[in-house]
Amino acid sequence: MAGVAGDRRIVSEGAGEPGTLSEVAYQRLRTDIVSGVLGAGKPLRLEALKQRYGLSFSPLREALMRLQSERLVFSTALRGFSVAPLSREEMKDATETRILIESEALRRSMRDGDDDWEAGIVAAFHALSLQAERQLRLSGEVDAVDMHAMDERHYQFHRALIAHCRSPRLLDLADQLYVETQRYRLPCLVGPVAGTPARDVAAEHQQIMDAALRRSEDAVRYLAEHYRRTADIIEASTVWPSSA
Amino acid sequence: MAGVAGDRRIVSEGAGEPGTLSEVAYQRLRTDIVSGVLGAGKPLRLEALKQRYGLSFSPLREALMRLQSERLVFSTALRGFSVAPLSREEMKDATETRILIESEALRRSMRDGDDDWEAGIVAAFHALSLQAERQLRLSGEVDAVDMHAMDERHYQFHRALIAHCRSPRLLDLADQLYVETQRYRLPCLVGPVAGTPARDVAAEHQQIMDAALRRSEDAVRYLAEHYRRTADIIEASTVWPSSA
DNA sequence: CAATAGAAAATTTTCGAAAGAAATCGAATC
DNA sequence: GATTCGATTTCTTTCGAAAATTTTCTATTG
Repeated sequence: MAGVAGDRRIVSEGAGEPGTLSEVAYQRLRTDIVSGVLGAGKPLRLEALKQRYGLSFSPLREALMRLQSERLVFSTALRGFSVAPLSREEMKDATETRILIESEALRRSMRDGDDDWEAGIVAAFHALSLQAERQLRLSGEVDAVDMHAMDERHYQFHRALIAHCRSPRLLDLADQLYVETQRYRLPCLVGPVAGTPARDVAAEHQQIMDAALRRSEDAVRYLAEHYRRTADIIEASTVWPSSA
Repeated sequence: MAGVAGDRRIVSEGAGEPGTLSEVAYQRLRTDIVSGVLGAGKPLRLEALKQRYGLSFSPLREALMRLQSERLVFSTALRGFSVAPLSREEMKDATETRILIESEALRRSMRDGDDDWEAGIVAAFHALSLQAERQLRLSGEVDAVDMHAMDERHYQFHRALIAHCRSPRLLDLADQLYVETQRYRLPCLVGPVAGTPARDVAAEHQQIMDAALRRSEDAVRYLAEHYRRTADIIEASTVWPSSA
């Protein structure tokens, strides 16, 4: 019943979170940056954004400020904002930092994880498998919606692994690094890249899960390998700007 | 020559960085939160801040948004901002996360560090020692200026240790966690706390430095101990809100 | 022809007022 | 006496215009 035409509320009430236009701006900008709609390195002119999202300066600037803290947006003093550029170095740094954070979070989860933690992993793995299978059957015909669903399941699985680490900071950092690396991952999700060794991602996930459930340090190793493998494939199959 | 009366420029030009009022708001708010001038948990009323800093809503909100990403400020949708509360749990989480980040950064620095890296550490250690000695001579008479100088030297030393890690993310995170933990540290810097074992901080620093220079994994251990010891002292000597 | 200064345009940044939402208070009701 | 509803007040949030700054363009000079 919310969001009727002529609704002049700041945001629709039925929706889960938003609450403010600043939040809306943040969400939409982030989505558009991560998905590549707003190209890496491109300047973000306030007037253009105002047009594009139908918002005014204040909420946009607030959102950009936040995105700057999260390394998705770059800005210089009186020269405005731009989409943070992509580069090999940044991707490697993001990947290795993610491995550092998630390894620790996984270790702690394995140390203290209870039945609910285990159940969460199994459930997330199952949902991910179903989605992956569906995708495989429709191979070639993966639209943006499927891709997004897949990515969400993927996120949920990795999140479930570290969910019991009891550190709000590690979880936040993992989320942030997930988003950052997604920028590099998404362009590669369009399909298997020619010239790269066939990869059984499902098997990798299974391996990580099994090791995690038997509380084996192997889980940490497998997880790191999993992320590094992805990073290697991306590095090989991306056309990088200039020589960076 | 900059900053004459009647100057209507956004900021004085001679100064190093500021550039915008948003930046000024960020710096001043951060200082006042870390130093405790703005008490933990207290609501941050926009009107009051406007008064206090002589700025208007926009730059203040932008700064608050940024500080929120850095966990110094808390906010709920349409209910405004407040200073992030202090708690045992948060301090422990910040400390352990800092150890995780700086351990990795120190390892990498030790692996790849060159002559300049070593020289930087020695220089920072020396400057820190001089300041510490001076402080010791004036014992009892440490004013806010001295305390700030000491803290800056301390920061520089720990920064020098990890300076060569080659990861912008690790360095940023270390900086952020340094600021976060400073909130807990500063109230304790007023003087040695009664009932705690006498502590030779200078010796601890020396130990870390020596181990780092001979590229020994001991450095990582000593560093972690150094931080945990500080955290323990703070935990013991702080009056924590309610039971949290 | 390159280089430079100065004016015009484009853009970011800031402000103060207006709009919107939550908290407060008080009267009427059960 | 406690409670709910509604009006009032307080506060946050948003807007659009004004101020400040950078960038672009052009004419001028060496």
